[in-house]
Amino acid sequence: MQTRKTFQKSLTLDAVKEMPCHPTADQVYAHVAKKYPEISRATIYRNLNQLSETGEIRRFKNPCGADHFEPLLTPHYHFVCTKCKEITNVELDIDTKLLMSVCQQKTGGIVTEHLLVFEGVCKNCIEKN
Amino acid sequence: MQTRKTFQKSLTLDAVKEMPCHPTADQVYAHVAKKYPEISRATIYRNLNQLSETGEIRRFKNPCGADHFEPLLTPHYHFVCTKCKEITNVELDIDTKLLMSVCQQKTGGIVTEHLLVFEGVCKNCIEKN
DNA sequence: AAAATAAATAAGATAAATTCGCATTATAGC
DNA sequence: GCTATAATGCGAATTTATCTTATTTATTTT
Repeated sequence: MQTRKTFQKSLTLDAVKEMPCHPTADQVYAHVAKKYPEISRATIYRNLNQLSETGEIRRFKNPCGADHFEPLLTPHYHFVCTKCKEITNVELDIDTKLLMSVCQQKTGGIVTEHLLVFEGVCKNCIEKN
Repeated sequence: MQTRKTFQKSLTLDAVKEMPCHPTADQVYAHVAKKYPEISRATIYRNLNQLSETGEIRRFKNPCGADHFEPLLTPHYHFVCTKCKEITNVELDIDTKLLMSVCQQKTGGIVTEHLLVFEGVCKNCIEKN
């Protein structure tokens, strides 16, 4: 199946690039709908799915809520605050390729992705108490 | 809030221990409901939440679908097949305490949990093609 | 052991996040 | 420009999980 360039898809991609921090699909929708209220939520979802499949954006599968999306950045991991749900990027120097290949050997499968997420309470939320 | 021992809670805990592989809340419900059809889905969900909070069972936040539950085993990680959704345990020797403390230093927060999941195609699904 | 208390339950409503079905529209190749 | 089919819009449907409320039950107090 070939993909086509559409106005709505560009709006979706631009929104992810413009938006400061890890928007959810619904936040992307709200952002785009401000200027183009006639856009459909399903279109945003479909485009976010497609764009992350083609590698134009990155999907963060959030264990603490809805999935988030981000533009392509240098490789990093995420820290999710369980209080305020804020997501922070964390750069870590880990040989995940090695881990993936160990997992592959042990299971006999093909490992294509991995997800490493940290959870806890963020600086802001600690200071509030 | 103190927790109380109830018949339904025991059924929930026993189900997780009996069931072979990483049941979801709904699968636990179905399992228990076979013998006790009058049990409520909400009760199963509540008990699974409580039991994993008190540490009697472990919750696996599945990035590829509903959360799964498992009895307490030796520490391990998970490999999820994106085709058949099957979950395989993988034992890996990683110093995650170190990673968590690095994350803590970089973010200034308190890291209490971490999640490491591998995704791909399992042995069975490869052989089917 | 009976009464007081607070946790837990059943049942269904509700919520959040996302996808589906389908008629219609728009894009890209010829 | 015509044609095939990808993409859209809209609302319904799904999935996963929690909330509400009256009622029941387990523990604590007397």
